[in-house]
Amino acid sequence: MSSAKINAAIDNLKEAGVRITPQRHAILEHLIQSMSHPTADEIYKALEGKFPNMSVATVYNNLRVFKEAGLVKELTYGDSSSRFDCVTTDHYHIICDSCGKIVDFHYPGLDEVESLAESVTGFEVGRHRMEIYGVCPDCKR
Amino acid sequence: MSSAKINAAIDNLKEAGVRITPQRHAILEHLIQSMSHPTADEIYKALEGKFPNMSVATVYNNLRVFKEAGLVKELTYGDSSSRFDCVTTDHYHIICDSCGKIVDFHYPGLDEVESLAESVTGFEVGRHRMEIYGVCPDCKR
DNA sequence: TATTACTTTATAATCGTTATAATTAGTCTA
DNA sequence: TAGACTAATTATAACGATTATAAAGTAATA
Repeated sequence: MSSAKINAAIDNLKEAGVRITPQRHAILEHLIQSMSHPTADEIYKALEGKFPNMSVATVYNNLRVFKEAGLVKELTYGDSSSRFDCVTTDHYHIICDSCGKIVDFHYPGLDEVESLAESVTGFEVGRHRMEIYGVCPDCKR
Repeated sequence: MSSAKINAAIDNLKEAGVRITPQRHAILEHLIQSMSHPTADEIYKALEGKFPNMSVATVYNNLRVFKEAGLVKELTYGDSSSRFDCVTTDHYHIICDSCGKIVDFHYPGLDEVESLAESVTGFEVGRHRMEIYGVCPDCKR
């Protein structure tokens, strides 16, 4: 059940001293339950029914709050707007070039690449990102 | 000499039926010679002296032309504006969290990851991107 | 030379995101 | 519980990157 995830996320926020407002609850719930990776605007539109007066700024503000709490990751791909993804376990994404669908893809972290990069460039490496692109089964028809 | 690279790029464009205007030459030259990965605005500003009347639109238009010709790649990271990178050989990037510097980093392609992704997700995989983040030697002080 | 297609320019429009100020709601303490 | 303080939300405006449009210029072709 995803309600367990939601509760866990909320406890997480409470411990970080973040107030749980109805809007925050709804945004978080939407992020966890929609298995997609919505844009801020998509979240805004999805919650229009429940919160007719909610401002876009609220969505952005709270996505930032969640990001700072480590609950949400912002995905910046080529298209115009960022997408937001609930952090559960570490995973990568595979993205359909045709319809834009984003699917999670689990793979052991590329630690080896990180350590090589560190030694070659002299950087102190913190993290990496990787995405794979292709055509999804639906679009292949 | 990077002039050889420039000539090769120009031949490439000519073959594709793209006219070489002074502006296009300058933009290409700047992209090849500056070892950085400039934004459209940085290119625009860098060429202000030589082309006082050039429009930002020209920069964007031609970056798109170069992209379509396969000469240039657009890099979309978290920050507000895209960066553009001359395609030479395949390489990855390592990015400084502190100053934003982007350094090339060569590593054999992650073919294994691609093929695993393909079998797990059913996608037909075309390509992938990866970036590494950390703190560069200068910023470590 | 006349015609045509392509480029550049200047400018305005668009769109995602952020900043601001006012209002509202929540929390805390006396 | 009242009053004071803090944080969150709202509405709106501002911003900045990018794109669209229309006019003018430039090169290519017949």
